[in-house]
Amino acid sequence: MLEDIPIGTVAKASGVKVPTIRYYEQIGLLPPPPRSEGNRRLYGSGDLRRLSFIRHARELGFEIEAIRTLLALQDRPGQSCAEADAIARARLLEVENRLNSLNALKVELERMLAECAHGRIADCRVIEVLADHGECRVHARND
Amino acid sequence: MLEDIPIGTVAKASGVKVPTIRYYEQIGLLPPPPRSEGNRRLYGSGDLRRLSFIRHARELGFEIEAIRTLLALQDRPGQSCAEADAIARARLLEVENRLNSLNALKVELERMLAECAHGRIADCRVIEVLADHGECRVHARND
DNA sequence: CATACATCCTCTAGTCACTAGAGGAGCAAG
DNA sequence: CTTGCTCCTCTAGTGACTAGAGGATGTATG
Repeated sequence: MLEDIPIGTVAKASGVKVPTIRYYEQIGLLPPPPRSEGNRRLYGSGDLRRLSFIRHARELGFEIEAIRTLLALQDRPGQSCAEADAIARARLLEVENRLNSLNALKVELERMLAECAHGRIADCRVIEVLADHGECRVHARND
Repeated sequence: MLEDIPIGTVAKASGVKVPTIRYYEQIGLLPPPPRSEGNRRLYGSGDLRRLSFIRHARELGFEIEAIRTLLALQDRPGQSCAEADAIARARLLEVENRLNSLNALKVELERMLAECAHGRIADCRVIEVLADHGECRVHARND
């Protein structure tokens, strides 16, 4: 169990930038860590995992508030089953919606690339594919 | 060929909100349209196409600057498609990464729900599912 | 031990891509 | 002709950072 990791190291290891870590502390997403004699933040491996999780969740498009509820699942292990169930169920719905959207987007991008294989713009239907697409299945709102 | 479409209609048809259309004009993503006697913006079907394109591109995760280059490529036809292709290819990679992570999260949430259904307080591994994923540093920064 | 230099601290302000609201003008229907 | 909708411009606010100023601390080398 690593302890007393300075903010720069934890930033490099987690992929979250130093000012962003301080920002997360400010908005209460990351608990304020203990400080050294000289007032520097000292993190542990738990913080590192939490930060990695936050980064992935952000990259997946979850808003901070959604991440907060996800972390609440982890932070309050003794909470009632019903409560955890409700949170997990809501997040699962969101995850499934995003999966649907992303799958549609993937198909779209693959089609774009397939039709754009090394031609001139005149032969490239990238723009048409995206513009002409009046009633697409990508309309799934995801927020 | 529809012409003289008011902003609200074009907003509904393209799926881009009215203030966002004005914002796109302000940042030069959409050319300023002609105005009516009473100073209202009058759009044509070309603008509608352009707006639909922008919306789809935004949904695909393209940043405004990437969309600007895509539109610039379209406005100067006969040039190489390589730049647009590269942008689309990068987005496809990102979408595939997100799909993998989201699937992992979905499996974990489903596992928790299944345990809850059996009256057990699930020990939450949500963080581990997304945190212990250290070898994906590849897509940490790609803009 | 001194000094250079990286890393850290707090604080304020800026960025991106919108979004909301104030305050007012235009237009179509009853 | 008035009600009510859409539109106009403008300013300010939002979320989630990101950059920079100005200063303290920690560490590696002469």
